[in-house]
Amino acid sequence: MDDKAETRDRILEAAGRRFDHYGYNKTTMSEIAADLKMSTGNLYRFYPSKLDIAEAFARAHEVEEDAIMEGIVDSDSPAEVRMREFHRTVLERTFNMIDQNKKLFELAQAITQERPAYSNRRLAVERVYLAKILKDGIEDGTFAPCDNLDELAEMIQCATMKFRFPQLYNCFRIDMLRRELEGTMDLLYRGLLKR
Amino acid sequence: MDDKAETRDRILEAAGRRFDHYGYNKTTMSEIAADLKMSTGNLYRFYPSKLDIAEAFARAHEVEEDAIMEGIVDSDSPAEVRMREFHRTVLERTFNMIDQNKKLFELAQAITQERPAYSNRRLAVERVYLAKILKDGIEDGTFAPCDNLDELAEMIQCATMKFRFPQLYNCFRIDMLRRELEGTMDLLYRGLLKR
DNA sequence: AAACTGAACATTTTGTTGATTGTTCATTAT
DNA sequence: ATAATGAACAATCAACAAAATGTTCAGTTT
Repeated sequence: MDDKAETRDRILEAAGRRFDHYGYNKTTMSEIAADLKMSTGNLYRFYPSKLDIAEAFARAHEVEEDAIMEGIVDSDSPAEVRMREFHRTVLERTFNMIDQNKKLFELAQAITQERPAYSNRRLAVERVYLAKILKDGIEDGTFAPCDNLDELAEMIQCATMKFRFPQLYNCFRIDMLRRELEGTMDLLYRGLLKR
Repeated sequence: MDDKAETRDRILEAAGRRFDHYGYNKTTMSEIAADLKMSTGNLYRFYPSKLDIAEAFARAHEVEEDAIMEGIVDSDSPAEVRMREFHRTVLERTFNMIDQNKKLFELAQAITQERPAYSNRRLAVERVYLAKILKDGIEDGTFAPCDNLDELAEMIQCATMKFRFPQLYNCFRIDMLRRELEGTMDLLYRGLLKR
């Protein structure tokens, strides 16, 4: 049983190296198998499909991402600052990830295309972090009270969607995106209505 | 001279019919020419390229769209209501346009891909309408004062981007989008900070 | 001279074929 | 019995040829 888990890890490592260097599509099951000196067929005893290896690979990266997000959420800055920092970090990380390593973008696209449930779950996780910051801010009187934290977090996600997948909009200039994010956050904080 | 303008219109009509029925890519210059009983070469005396015909076609539709937007902006509802109505209308129109006539989506994509400046100009026009509503709302005391109307309009556009091109996000359920738009507008109005 | 044509050209798209790839499973090794 | 193999199968991809398309222009018509 523990042996199995170890082999799964080794497969993930080998596949990950290939995904990084050559991209998802250009990586073949037989190459992964060859790297591990095993047969293609044997891979399927550990993962039901190539896409599942990709998903497991993404999941392994999640741990790191979650740690970063958790670091921001649990830091001792005021909620107002943490909320901004959260969105800044998401923007910078996704932008850089895609900009400097087009190979990983390919993998991300394959997963979102073929496994939409996965992306939705990821967004749901983010919402938990957002809700945590919101809760803190409401308790210390920074944010206005609210009877449905999760819905509020959802709407914040809607309003910042542009900064989560900027490349979808032919938006490739990080400096413009930074300015727009700051402005959008200002607006979200302040609100349109007169006080 | 007036003759020329008339021929340009006839070309637009013929091309438009084909774009509607068969889509941009499946429409050929020789078909448009044949419909008008003229040669392919002659088309180029009136439009420099096929893409320019598509752009002119889109521009013809703009008139109708502008009229609708202007109708909302100039209506006598309170600014608060007009702002919401504006975004609702944009969402419903783009969603339906794409949903019921996939052919026009193809055309829209070709234009945004090959003529990014065109889309930016279109967004700029929308911003003018948004700024108008904002100005009214600020003057009558509904919206908070603001020293840069255009920038504020730009940020509102950022925050509502998701509802302008929902299909980019694998978002095909209009009922969910409606709910999210209402929630996002609520958030934009109210703001996060405690009053 | 101005309006128009349609053949010519370069570029894209389409169709087709053979090779490659993901996946399965009967068989072998341990 | 369990673990692993690699040949076999169907689906996908890649590469090339053929066809179609956008665009131009020398030449014709008006």
